[in-house]
Amino acid sequence: MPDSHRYTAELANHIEPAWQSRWAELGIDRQPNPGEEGFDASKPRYYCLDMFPYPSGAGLHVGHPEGYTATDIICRYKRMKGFNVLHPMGWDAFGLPAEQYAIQTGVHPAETTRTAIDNFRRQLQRFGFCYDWSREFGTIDEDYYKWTQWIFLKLYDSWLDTDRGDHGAGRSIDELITEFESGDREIRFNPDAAEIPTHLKSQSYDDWSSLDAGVQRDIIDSYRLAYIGEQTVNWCPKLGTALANEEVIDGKSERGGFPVFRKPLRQWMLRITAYAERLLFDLDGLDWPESTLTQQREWIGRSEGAEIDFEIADPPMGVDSTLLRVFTTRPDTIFGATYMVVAPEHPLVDAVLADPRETTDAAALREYVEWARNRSDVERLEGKEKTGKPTGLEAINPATGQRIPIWTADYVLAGYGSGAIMAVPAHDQRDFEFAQEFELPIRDVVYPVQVAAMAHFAAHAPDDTVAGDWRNALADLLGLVTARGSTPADFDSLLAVATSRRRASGNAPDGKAERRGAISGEWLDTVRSLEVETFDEFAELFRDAAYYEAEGGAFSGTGRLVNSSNTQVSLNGLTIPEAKGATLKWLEHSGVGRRKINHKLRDWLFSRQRYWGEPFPIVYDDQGRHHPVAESALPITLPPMTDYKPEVSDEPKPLLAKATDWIRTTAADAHAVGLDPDAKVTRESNTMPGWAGSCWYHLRYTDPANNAAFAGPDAESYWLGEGPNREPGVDLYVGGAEHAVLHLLYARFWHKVLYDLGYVSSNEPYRKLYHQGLILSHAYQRADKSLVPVDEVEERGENNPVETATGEPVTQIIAKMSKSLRNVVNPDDVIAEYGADTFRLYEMYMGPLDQQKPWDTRAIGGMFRFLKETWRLVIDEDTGAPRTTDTADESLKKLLHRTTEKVGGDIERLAFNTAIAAMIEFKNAAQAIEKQAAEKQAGTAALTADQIDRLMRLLAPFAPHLAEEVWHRLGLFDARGPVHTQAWPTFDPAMLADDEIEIPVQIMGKVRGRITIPADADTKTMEQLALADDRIAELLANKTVRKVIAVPKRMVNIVAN
RNA sequence: GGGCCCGUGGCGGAACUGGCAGACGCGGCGGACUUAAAAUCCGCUUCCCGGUGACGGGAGUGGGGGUUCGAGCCCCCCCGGGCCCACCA
Repeated sequence: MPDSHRYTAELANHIEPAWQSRWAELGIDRQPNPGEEGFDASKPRYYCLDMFPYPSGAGLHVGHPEGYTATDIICRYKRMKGFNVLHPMGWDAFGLPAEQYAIQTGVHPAETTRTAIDNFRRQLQRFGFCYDWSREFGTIDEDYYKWTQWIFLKLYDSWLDTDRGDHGAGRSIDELITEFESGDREIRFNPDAAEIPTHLKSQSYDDWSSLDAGVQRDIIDSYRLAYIGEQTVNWCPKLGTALANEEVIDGKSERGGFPVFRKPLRQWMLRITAYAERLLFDLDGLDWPESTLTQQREWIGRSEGAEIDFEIADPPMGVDSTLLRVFTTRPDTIFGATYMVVAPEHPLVDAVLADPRETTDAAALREYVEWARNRSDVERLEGKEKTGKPTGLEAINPATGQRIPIWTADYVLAGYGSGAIMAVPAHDQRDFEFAQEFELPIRDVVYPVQVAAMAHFAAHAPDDTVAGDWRNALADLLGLVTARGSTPADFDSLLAVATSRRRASGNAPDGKAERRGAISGEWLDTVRSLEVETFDEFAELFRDAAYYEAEGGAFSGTGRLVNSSNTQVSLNGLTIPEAKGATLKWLEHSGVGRRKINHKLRDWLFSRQRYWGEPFPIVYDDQGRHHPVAESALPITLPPMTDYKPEVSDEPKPLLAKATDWIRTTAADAHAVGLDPDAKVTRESNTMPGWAGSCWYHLRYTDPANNAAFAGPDAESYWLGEGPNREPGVDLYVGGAEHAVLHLLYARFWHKVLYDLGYVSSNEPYRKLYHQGLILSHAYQRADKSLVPVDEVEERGENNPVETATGEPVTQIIAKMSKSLRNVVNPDDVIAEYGADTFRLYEMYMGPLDQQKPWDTRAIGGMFRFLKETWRLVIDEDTGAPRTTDTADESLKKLLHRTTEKVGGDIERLAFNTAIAAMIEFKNAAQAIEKQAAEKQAGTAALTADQIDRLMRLLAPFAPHLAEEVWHRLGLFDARGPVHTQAWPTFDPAMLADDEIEIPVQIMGKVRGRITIPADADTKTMEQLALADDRIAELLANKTVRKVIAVPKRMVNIVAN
């Protein structure tokens, strides 16, 4: 114990670890499960989850404790409010960085990861976070990844039955086979399987038992949620692995920023696209940040349209089909399709290269296709100029009957739709640019009617009025009407508004405005010729017209169809929505096309060619067919290896393939299902991606030691299910916004599959989500925008930072913390200097939790002072004894009730900064009272023992150690136990309001005086009091009071002139 | 190019539903203590004008307009910044 009883860093660093061990001894953070000793079923549940960290060798960053302190405060508060609180922590420990570190150092990643975990745990525990450490686990623990593998087997053994529920439901593969056998289900390949060629999907088979076993197997595999697909993936040679779409940012790997190339590969895929609609529509019920919901919606990228089959005029040999299938959201423009484009990866391109037409420049085509296929994504993103080559093939436009050329171009993506489009250059900007580049024909089929209307107006307008004036007038009008929030019922009233407005402002010397009003009859005729009925429609037309005039190019606005008729259908004169309907009807009737919903979301590439991940519970027989491993044989552990270096190569070589003894085994040894025990098998040598472990950790926390299941049903349903006083899903999930699509989408997918299969009791894993903002740092920038490390800058005078070496002035900016800028803050250093309580308080006080904010080393002192002064208020610094008074100050009494209400309310809405501000205000008020008292009698305390008791309970979630120490010194720890197990203080609503309040009196909206009124004064009383005020009466002396607005408890406003 | 979010003192921010703009903290200035500095304590601190002064007047939440008795908050246009997506037919 330090000699003095002052609150110093030394004292904080003494009491904090001491209380941490005491709490651990008492087990106050242990939350029992239902059925366990000490579980109280009468309490409501609160499951509060932090995104678990990836334990890097660098240790904790200041960003980690931000979210963790926030959840710690909420959990302590909820616990004091009488909840059963589940607040766990663990480690997301498989992944690339550990492996790359292993490559550099030669130390096994398990070893470095365990060291990093120990360091992370020590750092987190030093903050005093109230995690239930008895539930801790890492994704690398064998008894954890055993269940990750188990879930993979469930995905492997499941399919999505699209007939169940609104958007399908997962079921077991056995049930599918039963339905095929019994004839209850049409026997065919999965029509939604992206990896199955179109011609196979259109077939159907009569009798299951008579089918060849290989065909049966292929059909079944096409339904599995985990399947092997050969498709174009993101190949990163530097990392030696393929990556998921979500892991590629701007054409570079998310980890490391290395270039990524597209490459066809045979890999494990998860059929997340089957759940696209569920993942989209279920977002509606979630309490998530709007930006994250939007990102997920956009990533899923639903679009409604049609698929249309174009006949290939003279198909090359060896094509699967003589039809070229396209997806379009604009089937109404089919008469405008003047050419077609297929992706360079499209099978038709290979077919034509093998069997070129007379018109094909095969050499040029081959060269282009190879160039396009091997182009890295970065290169692709750089130049968006259109490139392409004709295939020499032609297709027949089913609407016009015309032969149109088929091109290949890389602006058409292989992975979306069918990798082929009908190009309508008149109404799609990309097609327009391509058509211009290669001089392809453009055929207008949608006529923008407003262009005609404007031309009409220009023709009929008075000589000195041009269409531009008309447009300006309308622009004003749009603003006016929209601002009013009302929409004129018809255009006569619209016009009336316009006319009166023009007249009212018609003081222009040349009388021009007057004339504008006078042409209103013309407007009306023009507007009527547009045949629109609502104001919104009108506004849209106007904006489209303005765009069309300004931009040129393809017209994608509102209009009516022209040039669109054949012997079977005529779209002429129809609006776009009408034309879409008519086209679809005709397409479906003639069998050339049908309605189709497409998603941007692709299936999830699940194989990584790396070492440090979960092995797949899969083996291959000598035919190369995959077989699952028995559940009883899990976990499949990683073989020991010493060399983790990937070969930098264009061909993927899984690292585990080097472990030949492990790879080559027998069915019996591997516990493969359904194979002869002596059969030679090869283990899957890929590993799962880092995301696998984080997809279900929220489930494992509910029952982490369970050996019989990933979680026991009672524990799982209590913590995640719906109940009398609980809603389904994790009650609060806090973590970084960088996971908006990746982890959060994957975890939702797994959770939904497990829900469908009856293993979990909530449809969604995380009901409420919150993102903490990034903690940034200050940095300096030279005039040329280059950055200067902070230690190479000095302040010369006020707000005048200069670069030490050159003396050149630099500007202070806000940037991410980085080693190169030498502005990284190490949490251990801050704790040594101020203690954990100050650190916690500072990070919570910086600003709103979800906002990014710069770290300001100087400002930490403010929070340290707050704690120090609070301490001094209640503890005698000479003796260390509590300082109390017997008589409570009236105003402080009230303020404490108000503070109690404010702090509780602010915690509920995660506004910790204002909660702390309220406590500082209370401290300031108490200090002022103490000073007053000291003038009469030295050494007088401000607070009663009861008030300190309450104050410490308020402070406990924020500064748990200081609160406990004061609590202890008051003798309350011995009498009632730790402050953290006490009830949250209550407040008396009667104490919140004053009897009398001071309110402002305004004249014409400006504050001119103040009056004191009874708090419950009605508007009449307030008005009388206001008018009776001397100063107000004086100011109103020569004025007539027109109106008085009095708002109870707020203000009085007098309208007078 | 598209979407989402945000612009408030020297700085971080507060103002929860349209009702006293700038709570609280940092920094700064002045003072006390000290040989001195640090630490600590006290006072002031949006800007401009007037007054020795308690005070009075004016402007003010990126800019312009609108709605309202009243706008940081609602509506329209513009400017600036951030994040995400990006040839998805």
